[in-house]
Amino acid sequence: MFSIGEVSRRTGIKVPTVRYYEQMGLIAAPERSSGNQRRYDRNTLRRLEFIRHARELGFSLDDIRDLLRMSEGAGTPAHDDVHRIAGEHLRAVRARIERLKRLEAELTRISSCKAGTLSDCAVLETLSDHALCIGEH
Amino acid sequence: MFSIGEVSRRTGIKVPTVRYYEQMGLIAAPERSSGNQRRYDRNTLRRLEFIRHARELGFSLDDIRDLLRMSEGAGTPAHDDVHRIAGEHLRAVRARIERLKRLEAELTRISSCKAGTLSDCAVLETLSDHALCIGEH
DNA sequence: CTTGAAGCTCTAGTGGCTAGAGGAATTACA
DNA sequence: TGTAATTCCTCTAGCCACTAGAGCTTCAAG
Ligand SMILES: [Zn+2]
Ligand SMILES: [Zn+2]
Ligand SMILES: [Zn+2]
Ligand SMILES: [Zn+2]
Repeated sequence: MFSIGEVSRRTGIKVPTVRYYEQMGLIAAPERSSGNQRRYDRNTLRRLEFIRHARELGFSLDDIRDLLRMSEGAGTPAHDDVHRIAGEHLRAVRARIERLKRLEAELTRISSCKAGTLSDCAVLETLSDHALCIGEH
Repeated sequence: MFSIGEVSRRTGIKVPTVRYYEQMGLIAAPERSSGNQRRYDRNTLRRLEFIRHARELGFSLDDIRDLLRMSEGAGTPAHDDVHRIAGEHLRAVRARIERLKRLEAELTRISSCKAGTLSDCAVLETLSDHALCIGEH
């Protein structure tokens, strides 16, 4: 059995975040010591590692809750659902990349301003007027 | 003089957001009608257009506050400061793109799972174990 | 047995809004 | 001028995924 600090060290998830995940229903309320401190088993440790990795890959806590439920083999059409969640997330990630690339192009362009004074600065001029932009965002 | 709804229509910023910007000190508290309703002048309209465009380009409200102060020609070394803010933001955008690209590579890889069952699903296996990943994130 | 680290609960703050309640003002039209 | 529809007001609370801090209790090492 592991204390919450031990769990935190092993998973890399901060102590308050572990408690937050419990509150959010991602992990069950663990057993307690005689003095009311949380004591975790190895299963919960694995579950938290899953959560951490899924978070690193950008999944929302809602998605992770669903993925965990499926990985426990709850429903029958679960494999499709897993891929639906992953696919939607991938599409969202790609959309964010596209948006950020447009921002990057615009910011790169305006940052190349060679003016010495504020009144001719391309940054401020462009911020004042989207018509000076090369594309949408 | 424009009502807050008129301002909202002209700038594309929602009414509660305009009030929020006032609360956050991005625009001054405007004049009021005899019945206590906000009445805006053209300067504020331009200011809000600046804010909107800067938000679309991903600047934080804190950055925008600084940029607005500089565009009014407050301090002397302002042009450098403008470029420092824009440059830092550009670097942050690039870092986010890099991170998202790594996520995308990983998500693309795991989504190509051809298994028919949950127990062999590459999505769940990879989420359980970062060692199955091709890179960092 | 003492001490310091680690744990507990609870509240509040982060950013950038958005939604809703409950009421007052304005505007359009008959 | 009456009235109904629309817009406006303030205030509070919610979103996501944490994070920080106060004030207290328990645990582990020496
Ligand atoms: Zn410049
Ligand atoms: Zn633009
Ligand atoms: Zn699969
Ligand atoms: Zn990984």
